[in-house]
Amino acid sequence: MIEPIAAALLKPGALRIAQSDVAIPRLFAYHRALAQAEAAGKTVVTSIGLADLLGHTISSTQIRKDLSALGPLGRRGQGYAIKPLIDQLALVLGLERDWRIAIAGFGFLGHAFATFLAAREERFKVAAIFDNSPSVIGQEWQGVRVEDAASLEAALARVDAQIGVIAVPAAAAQAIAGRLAQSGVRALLNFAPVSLRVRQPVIVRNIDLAGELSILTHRLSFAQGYTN
Amino acid sequence: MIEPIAAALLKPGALRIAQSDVAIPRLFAYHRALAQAEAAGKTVVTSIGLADLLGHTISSTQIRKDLSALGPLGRRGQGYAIKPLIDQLALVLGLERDWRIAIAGFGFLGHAFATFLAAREERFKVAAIFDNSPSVIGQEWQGVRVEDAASLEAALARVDAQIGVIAVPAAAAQAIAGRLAQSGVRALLNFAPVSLRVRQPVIVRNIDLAGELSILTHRLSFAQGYTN
DNA sequence: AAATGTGAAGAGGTTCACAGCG
DNA sequence: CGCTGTGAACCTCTTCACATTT
Repeated sequence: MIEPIAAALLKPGALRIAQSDVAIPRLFAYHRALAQAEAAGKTVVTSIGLADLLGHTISSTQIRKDLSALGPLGRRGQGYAIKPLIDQLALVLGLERDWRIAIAGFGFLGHAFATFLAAREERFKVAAIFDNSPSVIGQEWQGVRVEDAASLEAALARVDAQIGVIAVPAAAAQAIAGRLAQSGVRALLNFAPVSLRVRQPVIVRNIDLAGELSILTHRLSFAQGYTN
Repeated sequence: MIEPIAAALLKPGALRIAQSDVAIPRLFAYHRALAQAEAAGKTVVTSIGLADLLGHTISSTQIRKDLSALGPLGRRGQGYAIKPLIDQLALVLGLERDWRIAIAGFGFLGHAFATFLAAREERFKVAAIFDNSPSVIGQEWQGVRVEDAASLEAALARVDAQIGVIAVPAAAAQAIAGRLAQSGVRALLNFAPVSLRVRQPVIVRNIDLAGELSILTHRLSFAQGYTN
């Protein structure tokens, strides 16, 4: 089950937790870059140094604003100690616990997502995989059996996943989303190009691959500047 | 090669072309919804009706603002004629021409992307596929042969792709990006969690799957509201 | 001297409220 | 009267500039 507001776990001063959806991926990028820096033996970093590590995609000012919102982590004139910074970021990002993920749709996209999770993010466990194609049901993927989507409710009653990934065709997305939500899943990552309507209080995040492509084709057609 | 500014192709009045990166995916969603509505036999739609079709993810005011920037497409008191609206959206989105896409990395993610393109977006042609694994090189995917990444330059000289998709491991992403850009690719969709540095004027768009997931875990941990 | 932390200014995008037209 | 089109208000996020601390 989901933990309650974890404010009690936060370090003193880190009360301004609610970060906006734009800020969170930045914090995640800091976490990733700092973990690498730490693995390389570094123990301290400045906001400018971190901007360097990030390829100057984010300004040092922005980094300081983001980090100062997490609590008193820096030392003026010195920079930030990496270790406590990583810990605090992990806490705010919700990475200090494991998450169980249910993947609905085990075509190439579902498969890609599962593989990606297994390879890179060890706090995310693929707890259940569903598909409705007889040729896929029964397959094993890293010890997880692909189950018939028809028995989704029964399977989720066993494994209790918090996050669902919707990698089914658009026409099937809404129905699956509703059933996942009904079965206790509290957050959905949706790859289908439809806006999901869910009755339960569920966090939905859409990834629209075609939409991303359209940004490129638009800018290529009316090429005004080249950045990212 | 890339077309020059296509302003001459635009209907009279549609001079305010440069849409922001937030607006373009909205326009794309309109295009998708309108195409469905047209297929269902509708010929006219109001901003409120379109908002309905989109599941109220976007307000009718926002829709009117977006559409009015494309030119004089609406009729007060009546709504918008669907056909010209679709045409104009396609034009602004760069969807009136075909695009050739090179996919670098044909693991599950590259495979998923290719399949997704083939299934849903017929204006996007998979023109080349590269990988460096001997077990993948030489495979055929819908008539496209997976080529050795080592011969990327030679292959791209033949097919002239405008868009590159980077679906290789993070460690290999930068090098591949540079070679794609050097070979004439003008836009990159990057799935690797690194910020690409490219010398040529290239449009880069990053999709950070882990970052998206982190939004969910953050909000689940400090569950403040459930929207979207 | 060096780097953080932050109020204030700025930029960008969305919503409001209503004028304008068919 | 209905629905578009749009200036103004509003809100959110980013950048600037500098006071503050080690």
